[in-house]
Amino acid sequence: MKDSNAKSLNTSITKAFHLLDHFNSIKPEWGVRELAKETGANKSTTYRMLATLESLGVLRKDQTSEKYSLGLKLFELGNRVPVKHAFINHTHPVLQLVAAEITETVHLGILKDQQVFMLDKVESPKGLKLNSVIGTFSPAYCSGLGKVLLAHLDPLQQKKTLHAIALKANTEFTITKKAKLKKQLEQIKNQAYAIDRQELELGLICVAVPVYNQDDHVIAALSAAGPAIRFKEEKIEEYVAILQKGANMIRQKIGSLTL
Amino acid sequence: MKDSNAKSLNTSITKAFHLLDHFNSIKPEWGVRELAKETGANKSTTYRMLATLESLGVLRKDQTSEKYSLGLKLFELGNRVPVKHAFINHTHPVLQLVAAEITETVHLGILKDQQVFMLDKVESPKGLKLNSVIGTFSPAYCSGLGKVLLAHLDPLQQKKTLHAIALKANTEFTITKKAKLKKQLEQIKNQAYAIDRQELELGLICVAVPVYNQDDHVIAALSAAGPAIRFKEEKIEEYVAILQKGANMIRQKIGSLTL
DNA sequence: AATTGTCGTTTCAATAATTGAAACACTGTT
DNA sequence: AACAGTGTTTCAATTATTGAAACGACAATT
Repeated sequence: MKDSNAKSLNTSITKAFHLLDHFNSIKPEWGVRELAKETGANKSTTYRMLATLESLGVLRKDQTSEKYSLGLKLFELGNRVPVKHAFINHTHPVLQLVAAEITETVHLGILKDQQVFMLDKVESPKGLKLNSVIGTFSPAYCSGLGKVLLAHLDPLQQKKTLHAIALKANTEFTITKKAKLKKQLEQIKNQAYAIDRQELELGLICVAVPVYNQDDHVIAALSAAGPAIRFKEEKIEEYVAILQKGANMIRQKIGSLTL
Repeated sequence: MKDSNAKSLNTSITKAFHLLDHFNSIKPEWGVRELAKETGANKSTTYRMLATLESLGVLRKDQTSEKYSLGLKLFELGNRVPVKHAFINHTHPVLQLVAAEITETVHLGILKDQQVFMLDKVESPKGLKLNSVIGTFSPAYCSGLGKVLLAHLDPLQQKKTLHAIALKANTEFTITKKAKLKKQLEQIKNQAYAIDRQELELGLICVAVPVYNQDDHVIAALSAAGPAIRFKEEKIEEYVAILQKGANMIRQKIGSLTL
């Protein structure tokens, strides 16, 4: 049973984090009036909340422009989140090894609210970079990471998830039929890896494998992604092997951790 | 009788972040009653705030233990803090190079509220690790990073800072006389590097250099730290050269950025 | 020089949310 | 069966939040 019966949540705290959500890479700086306009909140309220958050170091205010941006307190708290110490700090060296061996960008992600949450990334040593950002969400049905994670959900949750998501076509290659997706997820579970051939972005190919813990639960997924031009079909088998080696190293390091 | 000088700050938001501050590496998990007891707040209030923060993903609640810990929302927001994209993402590869060359643990820090704030760290490939944690504060007067940063403050701010801090002896080598510290800071500014010989922790030695931006302002400091046993006196000159090379690489990458 | 348009900030009475002691429900222990 | 420890909910008293409007400060325009 979900909390359909709304508990008595603190409105100020909810509003404050709603404000913080608007500070992103697209618009990292906000003034009082523009943020109030964007959120639909009253400008007095917005002003006082921003002032409060600034006094806590959660926001910082530029001296000259008088605009706010996210502050060091959030960096501090973000680094204290257990997943950082318990997981990412251990997996990052593995990602580096895999990235060095495949010479493509490597990602580590988990499934969260029916989307892929990007936990870590090591960029390709080569020129072409991807615009993925750690700590962001992306759709699950059209990425290698997402399809691997969906494929290894237990049947009930997978059914729920597939029912809940909408398959929007990002490119001409995106899977938009649920029957087709479900069939492919079965195949992915059997072959133990997923391929995304330009389903999310044209020209972007990605291979992903599941990451198991020592209780044999899939707790994350590991992928290598690169431009279609140099991501040759005949190399995929080799990439999968390297990724699986990496996933095994992670498994050894993390024990029976769950996320 | 509140702070008559202070602006009217939102109490709920302030309380919420005060709660979050108690989730640290020493005690990452809290139940309702114990946290209420620790903070002195009412347990009903604490319960409702924790429930609110959980609903936002700021906290997560363990299913079995019913205890709260910091959640993915903070990881997400922490990764959006501008210093991450504008600075750390560029400096991290440099830290890796320096760490590989010196084969000791490398730190990047800034001065914040008269303390050193740890922005990034790359661990030594060797066995002995340090217990420093990214996103935490440490005293400035007894570390290499701190002394370099203090040394390059403009005279007025340096005077203010020296006046404000208390020189507590962490070891027998800690500088506890302000006159002596001030004299050493002058020397550090002249020689362009600082050495911490077991001033913060017995057996720990560290060398630090300033990081300039292209406007020739010191915006951070870079250090290498390791156990006294292998941190030979005759190698320090070599370490300083490697660190300065790293600092210069950072300077080239970041332009006229200020923090 | 006056005007208009921004911006952040403050005021103050009306309103709505927070508060906390006590009671409740639940679990495991004595 | 009684106890001690959780988390959770209740409800009237209290307090903080709210937002339209006014304010002051600055910049560009008339």
